[in-house]
Amino acid sequence: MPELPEVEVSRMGITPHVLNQVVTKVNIHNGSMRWPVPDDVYQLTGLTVTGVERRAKYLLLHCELGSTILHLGMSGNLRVVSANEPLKKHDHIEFIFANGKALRLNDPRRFGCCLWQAPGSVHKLLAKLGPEPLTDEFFAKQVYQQSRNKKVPVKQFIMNNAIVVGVGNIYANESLFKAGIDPRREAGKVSLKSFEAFIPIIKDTLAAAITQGGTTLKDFAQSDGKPGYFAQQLLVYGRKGQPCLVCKSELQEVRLGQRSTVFCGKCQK
DNA sequence: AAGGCCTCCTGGCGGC
DNA sequence: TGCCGCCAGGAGGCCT
Repeated sequence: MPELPEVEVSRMGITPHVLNQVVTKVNIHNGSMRWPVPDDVYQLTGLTVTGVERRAKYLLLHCELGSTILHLGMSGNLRVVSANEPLKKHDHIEFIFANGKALRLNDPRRFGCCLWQAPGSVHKLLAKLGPEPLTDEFFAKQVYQQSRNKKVPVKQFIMNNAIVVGVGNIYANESLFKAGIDPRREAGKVSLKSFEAFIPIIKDTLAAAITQGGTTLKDFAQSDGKPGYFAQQLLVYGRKGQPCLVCKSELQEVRLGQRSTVFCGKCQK
């Protein structure tokens, strides 16, 4: 799925269509998502969406009586279409608005979720998240301190949502390559100097991906259906066996935490 | 406590 | 064409 840039692109795409709009109907066509979709979500009916927020890879639709939390999982996608347009396969949840538009969550694998958060509370799943990567709350010195004595490979460390949110498999691979850090290296053995190079690279990589509308992989599309363009500039992800774009040596692949990890054994130490 | 592994689910692709 | 195994953007939860 969508990594953070794709979620942010989705947020920007849907906001003008749903912000300050009245929800006239909530349809749960298949509530069997990662967790059962709670009936609380029907409370949105008749209310106005007062804000559309992203926290990590979660999207929150705020209204007076609470917030609807959406997560796109691995294969989720949000589209805004005319409410009379026929449903597509895997359109599981939809919010119909007074302006005649429908916001539809399509998710073939159903690893995504739709949850409810009462006003003034923070949902359990959002309570223990680390800092947003594109803010000043995410900085090298703190990450360095948190990493001391950690034996976990640095790639898994940086993908841990308690350290920083929103760094998924693609951008972890890409950022480690650009920073010249071997993904297998123990997090506790990465120097402060390396983190001082690495963290800004993560920020730049995510920011660039947002600017370009996210990474198009398989079925990802922006909420208007147009593809993102970042995939055209992936340096290592999906390039196992191909030459490193810097030194020409063959890119290697290993599995870390069950996730495909591609890197250059020569450029990344 | 930290780290490793499994799980949810559908679909696309490569190999035979 | 068809069938089979493998792989996929996430991440909570359970086990050791």
